[in-house]
Order: sequence, then structure tokens, then C-alpha cells
Amino acid sequence: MAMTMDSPLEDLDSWQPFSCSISRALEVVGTRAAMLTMREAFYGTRRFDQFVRRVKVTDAVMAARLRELVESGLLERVPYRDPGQRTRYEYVPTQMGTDFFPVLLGLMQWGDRYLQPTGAPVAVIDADGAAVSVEVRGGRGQSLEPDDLRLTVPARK
Amino acid sequence: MAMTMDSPLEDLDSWQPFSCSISRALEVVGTRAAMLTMREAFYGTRRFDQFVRRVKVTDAVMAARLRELVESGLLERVPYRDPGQRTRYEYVPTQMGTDFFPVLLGLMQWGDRYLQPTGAPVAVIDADGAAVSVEVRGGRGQSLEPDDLRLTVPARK
DNA sequence: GTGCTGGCTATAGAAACACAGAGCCAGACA
DNA sequence: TGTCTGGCTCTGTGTTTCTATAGCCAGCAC
Repeated sequence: MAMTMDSPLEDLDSWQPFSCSISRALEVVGTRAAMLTMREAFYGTRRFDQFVRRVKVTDAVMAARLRELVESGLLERVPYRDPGQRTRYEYVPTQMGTDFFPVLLGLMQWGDRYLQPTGAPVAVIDADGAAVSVEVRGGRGQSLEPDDLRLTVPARK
Repeated sequence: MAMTMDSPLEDLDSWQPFSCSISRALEVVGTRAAMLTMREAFYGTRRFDQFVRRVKVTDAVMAARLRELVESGLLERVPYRDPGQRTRYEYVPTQMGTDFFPVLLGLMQWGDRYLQPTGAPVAVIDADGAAVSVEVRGGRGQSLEPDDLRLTVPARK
């Protein structure tokens, strides 16, 4: 059985955040460089030197972040070969990495709204050219506001 | 006029990420403690000592993060008074703070899926008790996958 | 072979962030 | 008046993440 609470959690002191998913996620993508590297992967960046130039970190830092992101499973090292060049590697988002994009999109949308006095520098659109948005949806597909949400803590094992 | 590109961006080298909303957002909520503080606000935590205990940082760090989050506009200092106590302050999410919750929810959902071998420790549900999910929606309200997205860079000023 | 180049590693130092402990201050209560 | 308490600040230390610079290595070009 589960302990169910209203949102916000009524009895906060009876429950401590344990093995929180947000906390675990931040251990993987919690640094600025890691987050911006995933942003670039979202934009379509694939190659080492592109990542270095566009995220504006040193190659040492980018090598470290890319290695971590590959180890964590968000990116995959895929060999490629340009004519006259030796084999090198691209960094391609995995399913796990692709599934992270909504977080980036949510962050972008929130930043566009509150931190961009002169408007969004990049727009994300669908096939029709209409603006895209990140939303919270309930079981029937309906849009939800934060006030509509409740939290449940499953029974501990 | 706008420069429109397929997703992923075709001509990455012709466009540099400038005043990126994600980057700006990370300047405000880019640290682990700030993110977990907003998580707690989402859970319903309001008072200083609760934040300190539940985020598990020192009071010094929490005081600094709360001050920054108030200055940035995500939280608001609201006076309250318990019987027999002097006036103190609660930290209550503003509209800007509430609008940030989908990002936290997206992070939680992603972490639940990929970083929790034994299942999600907390579930977010709607009024019917159905699981809630963060989705990307297009102009007609349809669900979108990352492959369906395109990016547009408005003309520079 | 030699030279060159791109991805990657290594080291040292700077900056940001967190911890631990001490101390300050307003105000409720004796 | 004096004491106690909770929110908050200050100081010093350690860890992490970053920058800057140098160097390594595979392999293509010559």
C-alpha cells in the first residue's frame, strides 16, 4: 500500500527524500558544462571540436564531460571517417540522451519567459511551424497546472 | 525574416549560441543545492530549518541559496508568526518559481526511468490518481518526439 | 622515414561551492 | 533585566569544476 498525500506534501517531516531521482539525475548532468553539452547534442552537434567551440570550454573539460556522458549512457561514441582523415568518433545521443531533451526544452522555455527581456534567441517549432511547449499531462492527456498535482510515496521495501 | 533549419540544426557553424536561455537559467538554478531547494519548494517545504534538514546542506549554504532564489524571483519571503514566537519568514514559490516545476518534473521522470533500478521513490499523480508525465506538445496539442522538432533562429537585431 | 594534425591526457592554478564551527542579533519569556 | 532560541553571517578549510598550458599518440601526407 502507498502513503498518499496532498500536494504539497502534508507531512513532510515523516518522510525524508531518499534516493531522489532529481538528485541522481544531477549527479550525471548536474554541471553547467554537461548540461550545455547535451544542449549541443540536441542542436545537432556531434564532433569533438564542435562541442569545444560551441560550449566554450577547454578541450580538457569537454573530453572529461563527454567521457562521463558516454559512461552514463546519454551519448554513444560512433566511429566516422572523413576523406583523407583517419577514423575519429562522433558523440551521438542514445535513447536515454534523447529522452533527456524535454528537460532541456523545459529549461529553455522557462528561461525564454523569465530571463529574456528581448525575446527568445532560438525557437523550437513543430512540422507546421507552430511553437512547441513542454507541458505536464495527466492520465487522460489533460494539461495540468502545478496546483493539480499530488504526490505519492510507495511503501518502503 | 527568420533563418529556419531542420532539426538537428544544419549549419551549426554559421550560428553561435548567443544569450542562450538554458545557459541563463543555469546561472540561476545551476547548482545542486539550488535545484534541490526548488524541489523542496515543490514538495511544499516553506521554512528555513525544513529546507536545511531536507536538502542536507549547512545553514550557511541554505541561507545563501535562498537569498539568491529570492533575488532571482523564484521565491518570495513571506512573514509568518507561530504563537509565542517572533515573526519569521517563509519562502514561497512565485509564479516564476511555480513555472519552473515542469523542469523538475521532467528531471524526476527521466531519473525514474533511467537511474532507478528499483522503481520511482516518489510518484506524481493527478486528481484521479493517474500518473503524470511531462510531454512536448505542438501547435495543435499533439505529442511530439524529439525527431519531430525543428529549430528557428530569429533574425539578429 | 619525417612532419603535421586532431583527439585526448596531464599538471598547475583559479574560482565556485560546500562544510564545520563560531558568533551575531531580534525578540519571546522568565 | 537577563537568558535562550532560531535565522542568519563570518571565517577558514576542502572538494569540485573550470582555465591554461604542455605534451602524447595515431595515422595521413610527403
